[in-house]
Amino acid sequence: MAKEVGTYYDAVWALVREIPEGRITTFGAIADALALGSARMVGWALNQSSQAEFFVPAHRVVNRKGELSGRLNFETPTLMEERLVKEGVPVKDHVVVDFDKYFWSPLDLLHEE
DNA sequence: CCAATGACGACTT
DNA sequence: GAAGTCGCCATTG
Repeated sequence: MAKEVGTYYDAVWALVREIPEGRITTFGAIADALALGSARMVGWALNQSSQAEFFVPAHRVVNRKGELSGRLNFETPTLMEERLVKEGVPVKDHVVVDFDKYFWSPLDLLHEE
């Protein structure tokens, strides 16, 4: 059961959890904000997010193109897209519409201070 | 221990 | 501007 996960995963989960509803961010933005590892590590962390004790809105994290790259990794391949649409983020062909418009940067948290 | 892969991204041709 | 190549860092074979 090894709940003891790396601090890196925990940081990613915490950050993703801070993503406002109806907003999305990218792997690169998270990796850049954490200044750790790389975009691939973020994806890996989200993949392990299923073992997180709290809910991680991983569906709000997409790649640089706005594609729902990890939709196949969810419980169901359509869960990610349905959740985004449900929260007000239009998705077309597994790609977020107006991606740049709904994009939310984790650095924005620091900006609020 | 070496090789391949992965929810990616930026650079080069 | 599209396609190809390399880099990132960790997990798995």
